Amino acid sequence: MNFNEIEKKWQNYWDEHKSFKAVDGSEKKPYYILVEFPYPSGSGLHVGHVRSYTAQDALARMRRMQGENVLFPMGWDAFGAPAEGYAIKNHIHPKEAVKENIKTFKRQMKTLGFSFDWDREFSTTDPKYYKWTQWQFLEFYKHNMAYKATVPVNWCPNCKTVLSNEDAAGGVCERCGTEVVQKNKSQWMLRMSDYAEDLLTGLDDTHFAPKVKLGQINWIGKSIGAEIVFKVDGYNETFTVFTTRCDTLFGATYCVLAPEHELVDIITTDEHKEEVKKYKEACLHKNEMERTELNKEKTGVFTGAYAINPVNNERIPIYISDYVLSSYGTGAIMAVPAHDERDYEFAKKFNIPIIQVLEEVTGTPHENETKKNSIVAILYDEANDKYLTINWHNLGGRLFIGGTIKEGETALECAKREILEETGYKDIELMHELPKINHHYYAYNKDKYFNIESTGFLFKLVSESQESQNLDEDETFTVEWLDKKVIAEEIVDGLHKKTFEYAMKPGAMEGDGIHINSDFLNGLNKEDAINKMLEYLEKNNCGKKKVNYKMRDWIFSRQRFWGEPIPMIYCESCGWVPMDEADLPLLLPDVAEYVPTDNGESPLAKITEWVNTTCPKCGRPAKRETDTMPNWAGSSWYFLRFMDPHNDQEFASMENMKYWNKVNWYNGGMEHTARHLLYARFWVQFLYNIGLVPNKEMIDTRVSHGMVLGSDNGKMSKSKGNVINPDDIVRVYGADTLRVYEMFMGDYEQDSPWSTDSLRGCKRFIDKVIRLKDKVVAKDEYSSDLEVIINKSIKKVEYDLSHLGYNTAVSTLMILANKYDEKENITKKDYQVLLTLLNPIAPHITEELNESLGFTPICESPWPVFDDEKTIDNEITIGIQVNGKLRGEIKITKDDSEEEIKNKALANENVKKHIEGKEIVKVIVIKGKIVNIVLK
RNA sequence: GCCCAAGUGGCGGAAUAGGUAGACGCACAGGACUUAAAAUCCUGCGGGUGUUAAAACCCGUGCCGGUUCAAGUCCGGCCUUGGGCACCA
Repeated sequence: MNFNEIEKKWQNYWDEHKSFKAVDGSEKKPYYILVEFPYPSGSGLHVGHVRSYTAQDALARMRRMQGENVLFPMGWDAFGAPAEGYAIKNHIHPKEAVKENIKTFKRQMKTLGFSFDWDREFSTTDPKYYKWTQWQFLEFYKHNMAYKATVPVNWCPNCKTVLSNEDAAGGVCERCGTEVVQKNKSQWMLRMSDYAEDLLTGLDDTHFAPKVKLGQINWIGKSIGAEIVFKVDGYNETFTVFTTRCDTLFGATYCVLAPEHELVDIITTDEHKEEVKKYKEACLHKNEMERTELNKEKTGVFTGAYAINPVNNERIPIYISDYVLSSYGTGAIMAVPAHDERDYEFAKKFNIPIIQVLEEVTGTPHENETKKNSIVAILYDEANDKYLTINWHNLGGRLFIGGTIKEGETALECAKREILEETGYKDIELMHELPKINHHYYAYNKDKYFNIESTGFLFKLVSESQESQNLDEDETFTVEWLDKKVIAEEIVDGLHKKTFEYAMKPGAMEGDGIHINSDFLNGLNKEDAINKMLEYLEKNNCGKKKVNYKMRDWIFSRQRFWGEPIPMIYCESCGWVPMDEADLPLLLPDVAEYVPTDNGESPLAKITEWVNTTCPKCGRPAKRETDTMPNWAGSSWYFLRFMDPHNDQEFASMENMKYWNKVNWYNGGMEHTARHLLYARFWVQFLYNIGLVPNKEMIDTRVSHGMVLGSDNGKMSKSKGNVINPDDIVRVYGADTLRVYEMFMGDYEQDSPWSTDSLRGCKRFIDKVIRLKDKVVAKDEYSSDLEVIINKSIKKVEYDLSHLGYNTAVSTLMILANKYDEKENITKKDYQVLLTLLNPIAPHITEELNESLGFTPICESPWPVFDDEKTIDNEITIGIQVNGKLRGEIKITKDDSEEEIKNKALANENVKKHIEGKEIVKVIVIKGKIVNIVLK
């Protein structure tokens, strides 16, 4: 019999015996393993699917054998753009294409022997399923969680269609290459931002991998700050800004409103009206991509209006700029160029004053310090890429030029003077004035403690023309030009080091320090200053503490045909009215044309007999919503449906959901760990809050897999010609070989390239397991000399299969098989345990071999139990180190005492050689691991 | 730019709590069996010094430093690659 026949035989057996049926309410311990259901694309199952399905399948099979009631379901996430695109092109109904694709996927999955409970299969496109997606939307609506809002969408003026962000990547339409514009459309929204905090704290109730949790946290993007109210000078208007740095309010030298801000048209003065109008129009033509484009130079215009800084009554100009987003915070900011990189860039461009209100502190403070102002000047020679340093040798090490500001002198004048005096260079040009630094130090020559405020300068050497130095007697130093790397190593003084850091990266100072130029905040650090400022703002009624989240409400409308129709009706007199629940599902009609309409509406809008209906409230003629739901909708709750897939009374019964409790183990791609997982958690939390699911978090553990890459280490794609079709592999090598290989190919969480050579190696392994049958002798016990390795292997495989260690599970079994192979004979029981351990990964051939020995099918047998006592070898070899270097090996038994091990180690010939004539400080014996002899 | 992950032989990768680095597999080389091929089996396989052969020794987990009896593993600083977010105030 060949492997294809064997595989078919066992696949039929499992089907007929419903071997993998999950039983609702069973006495056995429930365990729910979920793998993301696929989008059934036209290209069939990818070898990447095979990898993650095999992994979860192996876990499911093992846990069933361990006596658990495993729910391991499969279904189809079949709404969405690719099927619709295919339908448009080929003029067939997407549901036909989907039906075909599902058939292919299912056939392929069956040939791979995955132990899904096929009785629970469904597709998100089944009316019986999407009825409940629609029903749940109505629940969102009834609880005021769904609303209509006008939001900008990506619009291709050529295709006359709305594009998803993915289809509009790079600011051009993916299909025709036309520039995408922003167009406002009324869309259904879900109030997901209301759940931001719950979605954050809910993570504590899950066991997601840390990187998954982090993805969720970053996406939610919580930031704690303050809202501050600014009056507009000369108008009876105010606007509110959001800031995380209210402590820098004294450094606010201008404000910026988003171009869309409602106040813009009101406060713009006549002479700026034209410019503002032009700028706003230009912004409309940019989509989000362009507006947020990398390294884009700041743009903006002045409105002519001024705001009043509430803390010092300063008049500061109000600009508009697209670097302020209308969709985050309040759509308005106070700008503090000294301490915010973006504001700094903008202020430089528009020549707006920069006021430093926070300075970093270097050195150690001391009592009775003398205060003074000074400078640090760095001179840069561009031609040689070197910086001027002063080497004081043992008097003070290496520094830049420094000096104290004299009375009546500005810092800049002082810097120039010092350069001239100390080095003679006169032809220099200022590149940057750097942030001030607060420095504490002790001067040995004066025996005094100083606290200085130092201003840093970066100059460029224009020409080498030099006057003679003008030095004091005690100034005995040498002037040296050095490159950046040496300076980083040799300049150790805190102040000069910091100044050099600033010089290397001139711009805003965003770190912590002490406040200056800030009235009642002076001397405070960032944290204290924030608290004091909040106090002030609240007392004076011009601001308060505020938390903001990056996460926005969920835009829930798609102007597409192939999605769940949104069950809402618009009535001229009643407004938006939800459909009667009894009328669900609202079916997608059968039409011939799937192309969106010219005004960007869903193709559904063209089907007048479908659109026209009556208002459920007043009975007058009304129209249906023609937008459909996003692809994310159906996948936000499918795992609940698997718990009760045939229920036609509710989306899933509380009884079943309580029984299965949670998805214990959820595997999916890293690309879905942010959005899909967040949407699903939001959906569940909402259902929980209205009492429809038993837990606030219905997914306990989330793990993710790496991709299977082409053998060229690139993503598999038709154009590269590196695609491997699982069907071909199954035909030539068999499903078991493919499964073993995909488990063995590498770290499950890491991407791994395809290698047909390695696949052949796995085939050899399976052949070896088959050959081992010839060594089997009738005996119902383990061979005594194999007992330890068998017990070890059971333990290891069991651990690995439940900890994503699939590759090492396979290698453990290879080692075991190699061990068997060394022997003349093995017992039936030896062989059976190997087959059982391998069965989760290679289920067909192991069942077949197992049957040939006359055993009951593995899928109906228990998982072997290991004896921890018997996982320890009687005798092992350990290494002996002398001063941490390996110098020999000794054999020890498990009964050896520490003293005996020590003596054996010291008796080793080579070790003796190394310790000869030296004093032994101590001997470290780590039982079962190593001995280290430390010498003096 | 920010955040995250990774960097180990010719290759995929292993080392579960700091304890003999390179398990297991691939590729390669040599040999056995065979008329031959396939399959299978045996041997070798990080670099170097050394030796008839051994033994033994030195170097070695991206780079530089540190902690430790002991570092692929921990700490600090860099470099490179991959991924996510991206003007979020």
